Amino acid sequence: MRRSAEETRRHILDVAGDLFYSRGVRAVGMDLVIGTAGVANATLYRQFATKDELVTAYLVTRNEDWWRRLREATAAAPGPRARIEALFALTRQDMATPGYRGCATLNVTSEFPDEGHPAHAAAVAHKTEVQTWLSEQLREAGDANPDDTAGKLLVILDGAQVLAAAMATDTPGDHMIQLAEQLLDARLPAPA
Amino acid sequence: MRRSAEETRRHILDVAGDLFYSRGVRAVGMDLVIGTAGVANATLYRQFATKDELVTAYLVTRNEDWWRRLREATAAAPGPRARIEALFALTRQDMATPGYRGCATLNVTSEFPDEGHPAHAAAVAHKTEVQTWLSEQLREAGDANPDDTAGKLLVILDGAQVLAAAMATDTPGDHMIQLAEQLLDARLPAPA
DNA sequence: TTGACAAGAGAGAACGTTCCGTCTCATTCT
DNA sequence: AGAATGAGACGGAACGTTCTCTCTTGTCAA
Repeated sequence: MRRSAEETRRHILDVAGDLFYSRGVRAVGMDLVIGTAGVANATLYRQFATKDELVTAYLVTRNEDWWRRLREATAAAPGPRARIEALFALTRQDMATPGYRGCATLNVTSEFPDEGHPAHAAAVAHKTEVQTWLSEQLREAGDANPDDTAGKLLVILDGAQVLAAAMATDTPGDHMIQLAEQLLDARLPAPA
Repeated sequence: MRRSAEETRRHILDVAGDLFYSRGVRAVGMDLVIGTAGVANATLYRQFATKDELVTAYLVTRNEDWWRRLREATAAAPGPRARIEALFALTRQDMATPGYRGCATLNVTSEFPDEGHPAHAAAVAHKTEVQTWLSEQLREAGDANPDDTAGKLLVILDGAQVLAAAMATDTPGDHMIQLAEQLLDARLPAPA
């Protein structure tokens, strides 16, 4: 079968992403990616010069996908609080999906603690963007201290994800929703 | 220099533990452990038959140490709520330590997602024990639904740890303390 | 007190495997 | 014709692990 270069790249990225996410990046060798993708060795290396590059691309595209999914999930939300709630609902839904292994971004920071690693940098950048997004929504919703609340929401969000992945349960998801709602109630003024 | 077998074992475990924790388990090879410990190859393998065994021993002893530290930190606590607060204070303190890399247990579950792996099992067991401990304290403190509160406290605790490690900040520590206090205030009856 | 002995430590070679990455070459599609 | 692909050999390094061999040390019988 013949694919365009772009299709090939995307296909490899999909396959590699699934493997990296489910088994862990370091546990997956390039040979496995190549074999699973059904692609020639040289084909992969033409698209991604090194494994680090592939890993970074995996995280970046995954985060892009996540933003797209968030945009869709928040499209119908009437206001900032509803958008935040949509984010949590989306995460809650992910956690109930079989094969859930937590936040890919956090897993990468755990596997690549070296701050100089490009994948680590991409992970940190993503988390920062999410926090900024939360803070903006909170400000718009009338929070007097949006940065503080955003940080706390992120603690709740990530804590539930890690726990759900580690314990293979989704009860942390329920706890997450309740904690977030409680925090929003305490911080946000009642809608007019 | 000559050491007893027990001393050697402990020494290897200390060295391996530092390396595993700071760089990640999979990123550290046995040669590095052997070299850093200044020990002969055969000496290590006489104490730990495989790397998996070493990793599992690392996690188990680390968790034992953690319980010991918790016991010390809670020794002077006048009641169950103070004991819980001591746990959070201890974690808060760890997070401010240079070289902090998050919860070793969670890092292991992230690096070894395979549920059959003994280190993974040890990690899950530890998290379960902590949750049970929290639940017991809460029940003693008069919480009407201690399991639920314990689950939420764990979400807060682990979320802050992961975030602090990923972002190399300790502000999640402050958020953690505040969230925990707020939750305890809401759940626990005022002391008589 | 001496001396033999077992246990364990040290040094390091070597094994087979896996890893990442390079390369060649025939084939296939446009 | 030309560019990209599949198949796969290949190299060098790192991996986990086994092995041999020497040397030190503590123990215990003679």
